[in-house]
Amino acid sequence: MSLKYAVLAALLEGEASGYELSKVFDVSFANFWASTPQQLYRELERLTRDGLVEARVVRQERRPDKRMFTLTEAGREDLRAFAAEPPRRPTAIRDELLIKIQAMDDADPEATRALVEERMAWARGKLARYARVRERLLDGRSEERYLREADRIGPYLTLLGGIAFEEENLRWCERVLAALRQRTPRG
Amino acid sequence: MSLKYAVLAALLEGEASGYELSKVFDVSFANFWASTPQQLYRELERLTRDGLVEARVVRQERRPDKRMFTLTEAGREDLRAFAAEPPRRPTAIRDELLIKIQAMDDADPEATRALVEERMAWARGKLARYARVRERLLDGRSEERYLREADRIGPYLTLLGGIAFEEENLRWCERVLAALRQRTPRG
DNA sequence: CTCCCATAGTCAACTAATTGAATAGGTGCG
DNA sequence: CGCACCTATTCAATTAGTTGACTATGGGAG
Repeated sequence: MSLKYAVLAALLEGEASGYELSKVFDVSFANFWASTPQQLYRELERLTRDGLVEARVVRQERRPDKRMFTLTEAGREDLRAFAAEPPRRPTAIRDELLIKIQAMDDADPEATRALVEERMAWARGKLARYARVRERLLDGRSEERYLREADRIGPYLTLLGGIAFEEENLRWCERVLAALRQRTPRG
Repeated sequence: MSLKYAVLAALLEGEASGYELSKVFDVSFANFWASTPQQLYRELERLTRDGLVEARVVRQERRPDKRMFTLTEAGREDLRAFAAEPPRRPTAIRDELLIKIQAMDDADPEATRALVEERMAWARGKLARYARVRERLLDGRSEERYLREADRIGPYLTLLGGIAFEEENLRWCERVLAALRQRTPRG
């Protein structure tokens, strides 16, 4: 699967530990490739075995040891080849809330409303985190300047995708709430 | 997993064969729960065994026999309970193109451009199919009237979500193309 | 007349993902 | 002082998902 390439792409930003990668996959990468720490550690194992990344153990004073991973030239090459060919599989989404919305009836509109509100809170939290990541990337520069001058614009573009996605999500939630209100004007 | 509930939700629309379900999961459901025909057939097997759906064999003249599946009362009840509780797992997205964008460098902007164009064509195709599904659902009524009067509005709301998602996708692609153009003005 | 596509599935082998717990020191809060 | 949370992983068991081929029949294109 392409978790492999997602990990390699994350390591383009520089050396990282499994733990750090799991943070990245929880924030910016979450938006296009979901995965758990366990998956990452397994994948890193495999990538090391295949010579696409290199690990070095860093001994720490007040914390557990960690392994820091770096891309090898072979890993960089493999990723480059991947990035140039068309996707093999179409975008897959798994969103439980949408199943619930699909299945809802007029029996319990309050429950549905609560679920949608929860999603909105979650989306707002994500947008706040994305905003921080964006500030860090831009580092004072304007977007226009960044896109012209930055070394690599990929991370910024995927971040914009994440932001747009969550904003759209929020707008959709508003519409759902409006539709629910129309049905049960006195809830 | 909730493929189970996705299938039950699909059967709320009425009796269907595995084959028909696989069509539904290729168009409207694709937008929030991806799955292949093989998965569906296995899931239907399981649901039948657990008494949540019922199957009847329909013999056909000029086609292979098929099994038509219906929700049982137990299945309906199970789905109802599912629809009222909060999602267990966060939304998961798997989008290879975004990995490629994340990883892209300035070495081959033409390749990236081609991938984005491909995605746009795909999104436009999806929007066209969604528009047809929408027409069929509305069946001449205005959206407002539909949302007030229709028996179940869930399928319409998830469809709106799919449409909004693809439109946003298209806008994002435009932005990516613009950024690429800025970097290589004479491509 | 042949080949491909649509219908309507099934089977087997494999790979990937999820769940839940375990390890182990440090830090912060009341 | 105890509990929860952060760092930083690892393990085992189970479940889910993917890939590719196989069975059948009919219809339409060339």
